[in-house]
Amino acid sequence: MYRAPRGTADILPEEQPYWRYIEREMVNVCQLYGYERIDVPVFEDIQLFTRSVGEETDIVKKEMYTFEDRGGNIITLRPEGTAPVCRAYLEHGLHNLPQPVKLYYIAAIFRYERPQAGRYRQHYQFGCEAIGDDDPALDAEVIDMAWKFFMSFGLRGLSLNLNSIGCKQCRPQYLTALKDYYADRIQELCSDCKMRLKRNPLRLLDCKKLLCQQIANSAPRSVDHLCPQCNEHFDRLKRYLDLLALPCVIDHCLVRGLDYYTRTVFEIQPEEAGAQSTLGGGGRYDDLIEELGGKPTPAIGFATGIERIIVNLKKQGVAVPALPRPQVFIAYVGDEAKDEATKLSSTLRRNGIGVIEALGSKSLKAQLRQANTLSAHHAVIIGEQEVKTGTVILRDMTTAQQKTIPLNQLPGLLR
RNA sequence: GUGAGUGUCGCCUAGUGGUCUAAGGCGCCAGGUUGUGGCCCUGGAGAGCGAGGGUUCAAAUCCCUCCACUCACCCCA
Repeated sequence: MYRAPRGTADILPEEQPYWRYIEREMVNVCQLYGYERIDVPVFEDIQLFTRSVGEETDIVKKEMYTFEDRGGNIITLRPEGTAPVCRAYLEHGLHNLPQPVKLYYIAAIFRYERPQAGRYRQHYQFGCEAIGDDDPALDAEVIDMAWKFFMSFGLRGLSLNLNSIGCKQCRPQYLTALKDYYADRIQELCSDCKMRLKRNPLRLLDCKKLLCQQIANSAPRSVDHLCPQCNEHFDRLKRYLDLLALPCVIDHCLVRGLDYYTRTVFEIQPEEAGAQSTLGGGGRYDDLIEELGGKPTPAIGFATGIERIIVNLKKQGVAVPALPRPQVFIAYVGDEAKDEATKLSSTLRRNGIGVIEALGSKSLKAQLRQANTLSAHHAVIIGEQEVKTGTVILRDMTTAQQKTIPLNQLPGLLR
């Protein structure tokens, strides 16, 4: 028997209300902030990701689904959404539009990892990107919008963490300070952190091991090493966030896993931080567009994992609205009645009334049982009597009241 | 990639070497008289116990290998 590939999942009808609810809230919020939808391909040239995400990141080193197609092109299933959107921005000359260009997407993301709670090989992310402006008010707006999402879903008890990791001017000095600090403590570090010190020193700061965390807490802070421009940017951002009264907490150990981030980084986490706790995160990537071959273009974005939102909605017991279904069930007795039922179903649907017609030649009892299971509001029953008289029995399934009515009155009564 | 746990009908679960050619609940299907649901009653379909190999007179029950799932690490949404 075939099974869905490891780390993938079927989203069955009973799960769909969560997905449609989240999608709807997202679209609403995006419209409030002036974001427009973009859909980008599921796969891209591998280099788009190796260039942008960073050769040393786990995503590029071990998590990409990459293959050679029949034309000899090296293709990668997108492991994140920002780079493809930036590619589209450049490819279609969107810099000719009023800046910033605000785009959002809801897209499947692919990462070859060992699955666990809240982590899949194919998962779905909502993401938004505001490309073409470096005003810290835009940072504040993106963070505000991210926060609004989770509030609109009805999630509570979330924390909003913020940091600034500087730009390519001031980051090198900071990294030097960081490495100097850690060099003295190298023997106290876990084996992973020893590697990080060489490969990706920023990541030293968010090691989960208790001892490493203690060391990280007293490490030099990126915000103390910002250049004047970055410092002013961060100060102004904090002021805007105050104005918006967002419950923001500065986390000096917050860094993000992708290389392209500059200046502002932020994350949103649920109260009870489980293992895969991050609900969403984002930040500025002021160098990325240039890195991909465009003119220097500042930008900021945010992404969130839809599966993780659903996990939290369930954990918090948030009720989501049911999806609409046909409320009318049509039952029949006899072949002539079945002909009538078939015609009637079509007529009702043409009038915008959702209908489920019985099939086969089941007993009326069985048909009504099905109507009940489907929780139809009304059953329409057609038998030999009704065919002869051009009528129909309309039965209210909640009150069990029923009456015979002329066929042509039915659409009006059901509407 | 590493570590731990789990694996019996669609779902949940009983069964820990021999009346297990596997039991129950939910769900599903059908009946309970003649054209009518939900409650109740009755019956039915549905697994050979993740897969393969061993041990044994005998295995769902013990051992081995593999696979899958779950959780955790790495990392991230």
